[in-house]
Amino acid sequence: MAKPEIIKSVTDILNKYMTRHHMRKTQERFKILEYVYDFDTHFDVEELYRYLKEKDFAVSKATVYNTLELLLKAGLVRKHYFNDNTAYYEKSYFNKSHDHIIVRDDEGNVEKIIEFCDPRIELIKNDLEKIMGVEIDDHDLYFYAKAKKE
Amino acid sequence: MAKPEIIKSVTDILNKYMTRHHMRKTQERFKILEYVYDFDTHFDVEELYRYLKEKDFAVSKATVYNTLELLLKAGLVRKHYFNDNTAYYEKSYFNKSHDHIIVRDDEGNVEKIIEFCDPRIELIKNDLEKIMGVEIDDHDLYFYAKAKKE
DNA sequence: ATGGATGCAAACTGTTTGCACTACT
DNA sequence: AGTAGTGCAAACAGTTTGCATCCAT
Repeated sequence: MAKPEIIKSVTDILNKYMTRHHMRKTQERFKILEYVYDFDTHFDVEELYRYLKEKDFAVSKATVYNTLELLLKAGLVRKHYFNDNTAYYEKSYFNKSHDHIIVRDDEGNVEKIIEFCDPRIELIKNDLEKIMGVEIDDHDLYFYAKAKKE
Repeated sequence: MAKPEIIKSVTDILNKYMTRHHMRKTQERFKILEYVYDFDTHFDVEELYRYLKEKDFAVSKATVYNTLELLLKAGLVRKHYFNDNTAYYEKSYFNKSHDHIIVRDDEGNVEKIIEFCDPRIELIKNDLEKIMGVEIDDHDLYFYAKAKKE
C-alpha cells in the first residue's frame, strides 16, 4: 500500500486534471490510480487487471486501458515498450525520470531490469533541440545487457 | 536497388552465419535479405511482405517473420519498437548505429523520425558496465519531440 | 532420404471498438 | 435529465503455431 500522503497528492493531481478537461470523476479512476501506486515496478495491463480483481475492485479491461491512458496524459504513469509487443506502465510521480538496463539471459528472456539515471542524457537532449530545431519533451533509453560472467 | 557490392557483402555474412549454425540456405532467405536492403528507412513486417509480393517474390508471412528473426540474429537488421505495438526493422550493416528522435504532431501521430548519433552514449554505456557489473551489447535511445513552432 | 524450411490457415495475445447500461454532473 | 464513462463481447492487428508439403543437404 502506497503512503497516504502520496495517494492524496496524486489524487489531487488527477482531480485537477479532470476538472481542467471537464471529465467525470468516477470511482474507477480514483481507485485504479491508488492501486497503480501499489506497484513498485513495471506492470502490464493484464497484471493490473488481475490485481484489481484480487483487491475486490474488478473493472473491465476497457476501463483499465482507458484509465491508464488518462493517467498517462495526466503525467501520473509512464509507458514503456520493452522487447515484446506489450505495453508496460509504471507510476511516475515522486519517482524521478530514469532509464533502463534490460538484462537478458542466454535464451533472451528478461532476467531483470535495472534503473539508472544519468545527467548526460539531458545534455544530449539540449544539444539536439538546438541542432535539430525540435522541442523534446521526453525520452527513453534502454541498454540491453547480459549479466557479467564471473 | 541496393548496390551490388553491398548485397554481395551482406549475403556473404548471412551465408557464413547459416553455415556456422548448420542452417539451410534457401532462396527465400537470400532474396528477402536483398529486398530488405532496398529499404532506406524503417519498415514493418506488413510493408516488407507487400513489397516482396510486388517484386513477384511472394512468400508467406511466417517466412517473413522467420527470416527477419534470422537476419536480426545475424546482425543484419535492427529491430525497434516505436510508440505502437508494432515491430519496425531497418538494415544495420554499413549503416552505423544511431538513435532516433520521434517527432509527433499535436494528435500524437508520428510526423517524422530523425536519426542522430552521439558519442556520449558510449561513455554512459562504459560507466554503467563498470558500476552495474553487466555486459552491454546494444542500446536504444528515443527522444520524443514536437516540431518547433516558428 | 531426411528433416529443416516454407505455405497456409488457424490460434493467440494485446488492444480497440460498438452498444446497452450506469452513474457523475 | 443528459451524457460521459463503464462493462461486456466481439472485432482487430500483429505475431505465433501446427501440420502438410517441399527442397537443401
